[in-house]
Amino acid sequence: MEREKEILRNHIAHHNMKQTRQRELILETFIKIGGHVSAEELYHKVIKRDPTIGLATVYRTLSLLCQCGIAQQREFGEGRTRFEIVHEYQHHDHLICNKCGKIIEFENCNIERMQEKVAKDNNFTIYSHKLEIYGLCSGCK
Amino acid sequence: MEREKEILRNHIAHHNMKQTRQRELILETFIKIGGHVSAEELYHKVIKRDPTIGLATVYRTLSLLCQCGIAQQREFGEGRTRFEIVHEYQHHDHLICNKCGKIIEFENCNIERMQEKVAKDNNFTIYSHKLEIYGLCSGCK
DNA sequence: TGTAATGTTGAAAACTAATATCAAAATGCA
DNA sequence: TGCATTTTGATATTAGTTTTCAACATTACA
Repeated sequence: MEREKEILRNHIAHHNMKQTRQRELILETFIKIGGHVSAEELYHKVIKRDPTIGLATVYRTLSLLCQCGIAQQREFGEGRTRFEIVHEYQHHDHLICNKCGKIIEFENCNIERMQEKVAKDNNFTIYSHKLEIYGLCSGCK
Repeated sequence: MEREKEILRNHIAHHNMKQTRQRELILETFIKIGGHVSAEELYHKVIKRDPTIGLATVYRTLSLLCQCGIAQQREFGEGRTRFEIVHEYQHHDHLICNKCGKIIEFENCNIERMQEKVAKDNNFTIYSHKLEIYGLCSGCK
């Protein structure tokens, strides 16, 4: 949490923006919730702590968090955007159940290594990636 | 193209649907264009050949093509859905340039094999997957 | 510490992609 | 051909997201 607050403070200082109560609260709440959260969901958690905060500010702050690399957008084909924390060292991907919608996270360095090879072959520099595997989870077979 | 027409005809026959001029034209145009097309883009190509066709029908037909496995939805974070042809044997993934938006397709069986291992470890059955690598292409470095 | 300049906010309006509605038209079976 | 049923195009509607704008908060500086 402290790392993310630091990143945000830094980003704000270097882009003549202003530190606000709202931004801090939204960041805190976003990190506390964890997982894959939509703007609407985050908004509902946020207004429990401060009912005066508007939905637009949640959208704006999420966009800001993406800009400074704290959060990342994801779309799982539901017609709405979800956001999740970007962790410093580890990267994870997703198994998504088509039946119950469950999302299982996994890590696999071999896949990452293979991606780097593909990128090199194409003279491409990787910033980030998203891998989603769709199918049936153990409970839904 | 013939393979896809056959699949569609088959699907229609088995779901007491009706073969129509519009569906045939939209499928033809979709395949001719190739690549990653949005409903709006496809619509504009389609009305060049038949100006009476409505946007809603394009949406409906794309949805139908996804149902019978001819097309697949993809979201590249632009806030709109894109559609692409599903090829019979090969599967490809994407390198997406953050700067110029260029999309490079690639295939890599090793990554696919690695995914199968992950799925097995999680007792998960794969139906499909999407891998997108974001960064800078050779021309934008 | 007060003040001015500038950035940020909340509420509401606007926008956009996608879906639903519905009467008219097309399809295909008998 | 006649008829039940599906499909269509135009339009309205929905839902997520972004924009607008006046009021407000923050920061730098005197």
